[in-house]
This record gives sequence, C-alpha cells and structure tokens, in this order.
Amino acid sequence: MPREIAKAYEPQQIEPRWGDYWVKEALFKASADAPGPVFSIVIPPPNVTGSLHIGHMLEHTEIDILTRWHRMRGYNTLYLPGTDHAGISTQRVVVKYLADQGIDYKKLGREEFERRVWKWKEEAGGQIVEQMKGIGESCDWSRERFTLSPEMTRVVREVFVRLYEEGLIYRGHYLTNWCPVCLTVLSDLEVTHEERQGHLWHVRYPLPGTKEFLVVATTRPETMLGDTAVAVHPGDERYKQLVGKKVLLPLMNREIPIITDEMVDREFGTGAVKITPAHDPNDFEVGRRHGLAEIDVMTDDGHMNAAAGAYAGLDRFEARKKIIEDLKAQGLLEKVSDHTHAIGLCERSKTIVEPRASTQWFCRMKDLAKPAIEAVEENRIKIIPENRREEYLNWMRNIRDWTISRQLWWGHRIPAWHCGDCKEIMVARETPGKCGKCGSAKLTQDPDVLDTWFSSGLWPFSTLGWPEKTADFKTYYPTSLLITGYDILFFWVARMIMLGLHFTGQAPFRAVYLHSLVRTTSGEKMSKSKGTGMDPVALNLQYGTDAMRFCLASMAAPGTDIVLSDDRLLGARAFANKIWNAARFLFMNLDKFEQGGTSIEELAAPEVREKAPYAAGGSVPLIDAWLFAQLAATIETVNDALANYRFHEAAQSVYQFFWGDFCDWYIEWVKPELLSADRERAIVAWKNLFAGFDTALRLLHPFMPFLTEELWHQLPQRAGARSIALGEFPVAQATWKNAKAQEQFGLVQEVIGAIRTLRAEMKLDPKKKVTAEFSSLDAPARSVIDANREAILRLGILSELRVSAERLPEAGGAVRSAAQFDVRITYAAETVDAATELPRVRKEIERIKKDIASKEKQLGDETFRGRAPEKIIHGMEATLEERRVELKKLTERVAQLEKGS
RNA sequence: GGGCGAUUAGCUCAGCGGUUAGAGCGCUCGCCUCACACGCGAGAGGUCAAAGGUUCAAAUCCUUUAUCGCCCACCA
Repeated sequence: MPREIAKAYEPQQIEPRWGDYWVKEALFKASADAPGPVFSIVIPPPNVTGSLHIGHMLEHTEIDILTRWHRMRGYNTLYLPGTDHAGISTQRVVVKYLADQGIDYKKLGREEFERRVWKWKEEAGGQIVEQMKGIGESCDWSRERFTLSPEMTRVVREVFVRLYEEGLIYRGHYLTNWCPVCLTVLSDLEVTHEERQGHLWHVRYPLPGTKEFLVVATTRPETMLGDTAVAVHPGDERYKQLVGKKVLLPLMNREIPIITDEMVDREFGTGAVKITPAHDPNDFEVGRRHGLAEIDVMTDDGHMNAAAGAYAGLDRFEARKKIIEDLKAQGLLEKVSDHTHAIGLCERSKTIVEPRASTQWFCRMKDLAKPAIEAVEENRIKIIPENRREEYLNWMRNIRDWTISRQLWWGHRIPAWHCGDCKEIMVARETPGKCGKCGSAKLTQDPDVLDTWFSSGLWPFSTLGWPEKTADFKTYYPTSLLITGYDILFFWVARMIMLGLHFTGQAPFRAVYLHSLVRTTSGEKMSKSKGTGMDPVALNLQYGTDAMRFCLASMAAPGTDIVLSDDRLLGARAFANKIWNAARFLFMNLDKFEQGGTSIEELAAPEVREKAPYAAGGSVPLIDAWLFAQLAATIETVNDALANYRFHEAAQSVYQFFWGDFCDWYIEWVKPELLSADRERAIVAWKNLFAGFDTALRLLHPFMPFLTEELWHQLPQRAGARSIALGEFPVAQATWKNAKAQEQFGLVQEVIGAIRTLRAEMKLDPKKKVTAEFSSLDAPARSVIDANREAILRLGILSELRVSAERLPEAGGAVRSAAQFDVRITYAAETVDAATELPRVRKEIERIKKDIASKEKQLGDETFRGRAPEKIIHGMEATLEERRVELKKLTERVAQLEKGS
C-alpha cells in the first residue's frame, strides 16, 4: 500500500472530498441514533440576501465544533436551524434586484412579489447552504422551515390572536419611526443613532398686531410647516404675558396658539419651542395633552405633501434649504448656531428616519418581560458570557412597547380584517366571511405585515409542532442551547425568551451562548445585511478551511470582538501543515515497516490504539508515559473548555500539545527507536506513536474536520468505518495520568535545553559533538538522566555525558546551573565569551536577589504565615531554597568568569 | 445623558487573587538534521494605562482619572 502524500498540506485537494454530503448524512444519522442525552440547539439562519461572510464562519465554526464534539461523545443532537427572517433586508434586496431589471415591484402585486422572493430564496439561500457544507458545517438543515410556510403562518396567527385576546396586542395611533427608503415603520431597535454636526436655526414667529416676534429654535425647520402651537415653560417669566395669545406661523400664515408645558426646557435655545405633533415624539405628547391638530407634511418617500403648501413636492432636505432661504428673505431668521445632535438612522438603509404619527399595531411588553427577567435572574437561562446578562436584564427592565406592524409586502400578514362599512376591526385565525358587528361582507385584510422578529421569536416551539403536543415538542423542548451573535440579543433572543415563556410556560433554551463578532480591520461590524468584509470562500481557498476555522476558534475568547489578520491565518495554516507532515512521518515509517516484512494488520490494526501506552522490556518508556499523561491533561482541558464555550482555550491547548509535545519532543525522541535493530523495541515504539497520533487526530477533529478526516482515511481502519467524525472523542484515561513521568521528563527537557543553550552561546558548530557533564546531589534526578542518556546524547549532540553527584570542578568550559543540577560543556577550543556571559549572569543575579528578598520578607511576616494557605507557604519556602542555591552558583560563576577575563 | 467593555512584549491578543506574567506573529543569532524552511534550535523584549484603596498576598478585587470602543437613550 504505497502512500503518496504531498510534501505540504493542500486543502484544495482535500476539502471538496470531505465536504461531500455523504459524510454529513452519516453524521446526522449517527446523531439521531446516538445513545446519549438529547442536545438540541437553536441556530441562526443563513441569510438569503447576501453571500456567505466571515461572521457566518465564526458562528458556524463554533456550532460545528460543539456539535462534532458532542456527537463524538455520544450525544443525540437536534438542530433547529432558523430560516431567513422574511425581513426588511430581504425585501430591499429583492426590490433592488427587480428594479435593476426595470420592474417596479409595486406593479407586480403581492403574490407575484412573494413568488419572486421565494425564487430568490431558493437560489441564494440554497447557495448559502451549499457553501456552509463546504466549510465543514455539520448542521442538519433538513429541519429548516421557511418562515412563510403554511405551518409557520398558522402558528403566527395563533399567537397573534391569543395575544390580542389577552389584551397584549393593541392598535394605536402613535409617533413612530418611518424610513422613507424602506417605506415602512421601524421599531425603536431598528433605528441607530449617530452624532451629526447640525445647526440650530432661530426663527422669528411674528406676534400679530405688533412688530414683536417670538423666537423659537429648531434643528429641523422643514417640520415647522406642520406646527400647531408654540410652547413655553409654565414658570417662565419671560413669556408669561404671551401665554394664551397667538403667533403667526411664518410661510404658512397660520395663527397658532402659545401654550405652556412642563416638557419645555427653559435653558435650551430661547425657551420657546415650536410644536409639531405629527413629526416629533415630544411634540406628539404635548399635542395629545393639549388636543392639538396633527399636520403631517410629508409623503411616504420623504417629500413634502399638499399640507406643506408652496413646498409640496420638494424633497425634505431641499425643502429645508428653501425654507431657510425664504425665512432669510423675509427677515425672519434671527440666527443660526452650530449644534451637534443625535439623529436616527435606519439600520438597513442608513437613511435619516422621519418621526411620523401613524396608526400601528403594538405589543405590550411589561407583562411579557417580567417572567423573562426572572428566568435569567434565577439562572433557568444561563447567558454566556456573563456581561451580556447584565445587558439583557438592563434592557428588559426598561423595555418599551414593541411596534409589530410593518408596511412591507413581504412577511406574515396581520390577521386582522377591516369592515368597509362600520370600520370594525376583527382579529381572527381564519378569514372571516362577514363583519361580526354589522354583517357586511366588505372586508379587507389589514395591509400591514408583522415584524420579522415576531415570527422569529416563536422559532424554538413553532418548529416543533406547537400548539399541538407533538412528540418532537415533548422531546426537544426546551432546547439545550441557543447560539447566536450578541448583536441580536434584543431583537431575537429576548423575544424568544418572552414568547417562549408566555406560550409554553418554559424557557425556550437552558443556555444562550453569544459569540463574538468579527470586525474588519477598521473595526466595522460584519453583519448579514451588509455585504462588507472578507469573503470566507476566498479565504478558504487561500489558507484552507481548517486553517480558517482553527484561527477563528483560537481567537474566539468570549466577550471581545475579533479582528482577523493574515498573520493569524498564516499561523493556523502552518499548524495544519505541521499536522500534515507529522502524518507523513508516520506513513513513511509504516511503509518502512511493511518493507521490513511486518504486516500492517499487526502494526496498524484498530485494536492497537486501544491498549497504549505499550511497555518495552517490562515497563512503559518514560517518553511514552509522559506523552499519554500530556494527552490526558490536554483532553481534560479541551473538554472543560468546550463545556464552557471557551473555544480559544481548547484550540490553544490542542495546538500546544500537538506542536510542542507531540512533534517537537515525542517524534524527535522516538525517531531512532522506530529504526532500532531490536525489532520488538521498534514495534513498541511504533504502536505507541500510532496510538498517540490517532488519539490526537480525534482530539483535533472538531477543530479541523477536513484535514483529520483525510489523514484518518489514510490510516488503516476497521472494516466498515466511514468517518472519523463517527469515532469516539478521546477519553482522559486514569491509567494515562502520570505526574511522576511528567516531572521526570520535565527534568530531561530542562537538561537538554541547558545543553542546547550552552552550545548556542559557545557558538559551536551544530554538528560538532562534545562532552557534557551533569551533576546533581539528587539521586533520583541522576538516575533519570542516566536512564535517558541515549536520547540526551542525540538531542544535545554530545559524544559523552558524565553524570556525577559531586560539585563540578572549577576549571574550564561553559556552565548552566539550575537549583537541582549543573550542566557543563567542556570543549577546549571553544569557550563562552566572558564579555557576553558576565552581563547576563549579573542580570540574572540581580533578578534572583530581588526575588529572594521579597520572599524572605514575606516568609518573615507573621501575618502571612498565619493566614496564607499551607500550600503557598511550603511552595514559597521550597522556591526560596532553590533561589538561594542558584544564587550561590551564579555568584561563584561570576567570580570564575572575572578571573578568566 | 445612561450602561457595558477595553487599556498586558514592536504588533494581535490570552491570563482575571497566590510562589520567576504567557502565546502567535515580528525581531536577533545559528541551522536546508533523511516529516515539515508553512521548518528546527537558541535568544532579546513587559515597573500588566495612571493614582489611591482593600488584602498576609493584586495584572487579577474596589474607587477615581485618562484614552479608545460598543450598546442603549424622544431634549426642540
């Protein structure tokens, strides 16, 4: 079985193969059949509108790592993948898409429009799911439900009607945020605020019959056309005599009253405020209190309407300019000052939002929020990371009613019918035949649709067959986990919690893990609705999907955002390459064994990996005992880290183990063993290496699925075994744990390190073999070094290693000292340059002296001795003793060096 | 205006009460050693933003300040 393995890892050749769907199908089946407890995960949808972006990669990398890990540990996993949210962004993209083809969406009619969006969803959404498969995404999409499917629509109606009957949904005339580009009302959450440099215009409103003016300040002069009053503070002496009188509204020549209201801030501007109930939230309230008329001066698309008189037809910002000019011309502009203020922008279109009074549907939140707050306070829902918990609670405690109607074409129609005759409004599950009040058949359904988050908020139970008590619902609800970005904590998560609790009495999930967001180098957020950012498909081709996944995982410390950089990606790619080449080493040896006449069945039988570490000559070699002890520790760290969603910790510990322990030490150490003339010894070495590698591969699999899959298939496997993903996740076996081996090998590592350092300092030819002396007063240490002499000679490039219990004689050579031992290299021709060595040693002495002083002080402190835990005190005493020995040795060394120079 | 977070090696970030603070990249020196130069070995580099406080013990907890992010918020 000759193996032809490329010298470097080439993901392009590997990934398409293991991105194939059969692997995943096998995974889903294995998952469904798994014997373990149910683990259900609610995950966000792929977007319909744009391409796959790097934010998805992070999200699905984390989901995929978790699910592969769970599955390998025998959990039965169910996914509830959301589908597109049928939202504003979808509609906007489709509208634009149609416009590009010269089609006006309004002329299409609602049904045709929906059909087009459907088509779009199938094409674009399908593509995204395909791409997801390509990134090693192991979610089972077969349970994906389209938001607007008949089943989902039924649930949405059911929920709407129930909430309405409970008085939690109401219809009201309020001031709402209107986006002139999206042509719909927006919830408060969909409006982002931005500081902008603007102006404060001071406008003179003439007092009829006098030459006097009342000066009001405004940031939006165009709204003055809709003014219906001017307000001052009731206690404001300056305007006392004017209250109750009228002023002339300039440009419109309309007389409007001067009223008082507590809302007015006497300090701001002139202390007199123009009141435009139809276009300002404060003014709207004032208008209500004083029974003022609302004059809407704008059209849906942000132009002035007929009520704006001469300005009708102008864009709102052109109107502003014109109004300023006209006021100036009439001498009514008192002054203009600079003013920075926060303006509301539409989250999607970035247009300036126009506050407008309109009739909308609202959902009362206070009662829904209360149990949702308690659930989190009582930890029935765990929010990770911790700091988002506070954010959630804070927001929920100050929650405001939710505008749920949208003036879109795309979404769930509100199940309300208006009677054309008596204006009665009926909310019902099914289309009513006639008006329940007057019997008229002239019924029309409310033209509005529901906010996309309304139906999304039902996801955890709407997908499981609720309100029927289905088997799925009983088994999988409440779900185990929700994974999503913290940017939709309020939009989606909070609403799922509220609605889930309200309708099922149970929290929809036990834990919410909010992952970081990937930002561009400029710090901008990459979100689904923005096409910005790096293209993950291109990055995958460049670095390999495994490298990208590993990179993301290793950076995904919870609570902070991550910025992906080429450097980090290159590092991850190097790691993938390292694994690849370690495998090559294995394969080459396997081939050598085969050529040597030992059958692969014997060397690489699946059973071989189960009994490691193997003993040679009655005992397990130190190197093998150490490796498996390190493996056990790494497995525990990984399990612990993943259980707490600490992906970076898991990834880093795997990295450290594989590169640092397995490659740098273990492989280097066993190389000659594998070629040993002693056949039995060679085979033991091989079996241990093979078992160690196989375990490491399974440990790595959740992080690097393609690479590990490929290598796993290159290794001989049990008949019928289909995928490493169906294998078992390594278990940190009790027999592997071995603190003694770790300590002993640590000493060996230290000694080899000291020898190498000396060689480098002496600038020895790397090939030059020299003699070294090791001396220690500690007998066990001496015997460990003695027992591993062979490898130390090789790794230290030594011709001889003398081990002694005596202090080293004074003369010659280069010395490295630790508390436990001294190492010296004697080589006549070369010696350490005292000029470079002396400063180093002196610096070291300074550091140690400081350390000794601080420890002596602390240990001399009675309070410390009285209160610190025993372990700390003993540890510190031992260290202090070591430091003293080191200091003594170094001081002698300085004297020696000084004498020599 | 409120809330949350960040400030640690040249860069990007871990660590978040205990004994000499870590990693990756970059840098310096030496190596193409038959798995790997996407590599190997060695090394330099940090008074953990500042000032107070709590503690036997603080990068880690508290307070204040500075700078930078993010989220929330109807002051015309």
